[in-house]
Amino acid sequence: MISLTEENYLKALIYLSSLAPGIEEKKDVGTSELASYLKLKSSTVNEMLKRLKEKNLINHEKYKKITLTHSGERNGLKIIRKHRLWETFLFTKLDFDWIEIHEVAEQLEHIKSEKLVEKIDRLLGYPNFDPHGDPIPDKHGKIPQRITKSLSAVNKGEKCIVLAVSDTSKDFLNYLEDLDISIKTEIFVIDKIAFDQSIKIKIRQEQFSLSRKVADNLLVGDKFN
Amino acid sequence: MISLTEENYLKALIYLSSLAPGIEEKKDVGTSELASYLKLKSSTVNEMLKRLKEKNLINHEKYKKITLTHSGERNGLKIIRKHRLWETFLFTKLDFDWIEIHEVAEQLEHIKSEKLVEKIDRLLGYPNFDPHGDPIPDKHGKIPQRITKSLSAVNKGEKCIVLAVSDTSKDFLNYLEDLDISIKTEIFVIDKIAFDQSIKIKIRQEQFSLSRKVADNLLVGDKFN
DNA sequence: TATAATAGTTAGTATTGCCTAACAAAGTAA
DNA sequence: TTACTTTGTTAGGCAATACTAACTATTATA
Repeated sequence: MISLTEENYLKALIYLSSLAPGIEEKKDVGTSELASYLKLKSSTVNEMLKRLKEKNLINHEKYKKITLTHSGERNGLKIIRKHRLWETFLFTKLDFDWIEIHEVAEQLEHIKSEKLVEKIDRLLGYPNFDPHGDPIPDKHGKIPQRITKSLSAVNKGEKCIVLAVSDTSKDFLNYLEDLDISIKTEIFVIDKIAFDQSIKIKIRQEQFSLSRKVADNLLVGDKFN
Repeated sequence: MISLTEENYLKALIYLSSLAPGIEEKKDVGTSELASYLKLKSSTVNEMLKRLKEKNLINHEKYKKITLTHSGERNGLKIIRKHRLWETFLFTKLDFDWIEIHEVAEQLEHIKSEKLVEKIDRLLGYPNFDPHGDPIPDKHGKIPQRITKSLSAVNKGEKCIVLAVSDTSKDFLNYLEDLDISIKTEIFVIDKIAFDQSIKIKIRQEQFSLSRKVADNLLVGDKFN
């Protein structure tokens, strides 16, 4: 059994080694780095590292860097999955604010029940991204690719489907609602105006134009999932 | 701050002093009784009692019985409220089985977020009873009276409102759904048939009859809270 | 390369929450 | 009322998780 505290260490290790902003490929993590991220003393972390190694969740040799074992990675991703699913639940089902969801999800992520996670996942319609746009690992630990193609990058005469937004502000989301644009909406690009980089589109037989800023913040793909 | 363990002690004290089956009025609780209920040793409980007294959650004099202070009672009821709301959520929103809900709610009840509790309460439509029929304390700690009057007890020519059911089987609930009877449904009793003790009723201008068994399991009142 | 700065480790301490063993108080029954 | 039983308390330990202080290894820099 992995304790709540241990779970947080694993989560932190995954974050620092591969999820933190600006990380391209996996990097090894040191004791102090982990300690400062968790706001703990190195000595405390050091002791925990022994326990995690004991449990086969990490690889660690004296004075060397820390890496996760396969089991450690799998278990850490489970917590991240739960965290992001709960955030999505709080945001979409309970109308929590964007800012409040993290703290509560931080608690909910430790609830132990496979069934609960799957039920929540289903209730939410198996989302690929949480309200922050972070990818939600599936039950096998597979992480969906972050969507990077924005509507601005779609060529004239092509169609695409809205997959996510990069701006999650209420203002933007409300504006999209007014336009009746949401996840899965199909957009056809009629024209791209060079002058102000605005874009002329067709949605469900209706035509209108979007500013460059709006187009930038709409993340799209060829098909849904 | 009350720890998870302390919360469980408070919950146990409320249970043993007033909620356990067969308790008419509040009764004081002893160390061993509490220990055996929590499956702990008396010495362990004894130590915890000191901490709870320190925190002003219980009254306890050496070798005497334990009683909850106002604060202890309020805090304990909060946990019970959360537990029962989560059970209701799991059962009605996530389709968990009657048997599975307790264990998961046992974990969820310790999540600290006033807002979360209120949101869940609202999502559920402010229920008065959980799927087991146990009353859910409101946010001020007020416990709804268990409803004891069944439709069978309503006189000919009187009307009443459905407040709860005493049978929570899928079969029964599905049957009620077919009849379009649910919480808050107004029922007018047209006639009571002595022969088979069935009952003739009117709901929203429609007339039909219910068997004695069904009427027994419909708990009613004059008005909805 | 010598030394200073940074990173990592060890030892000793505290708190929470649990245990066993030994003992003291209260309740019960001969 | 004495003796037995049940109940409650104290003392001493242990594991998990955190701390400070002191020490050692590694890395970076003058």
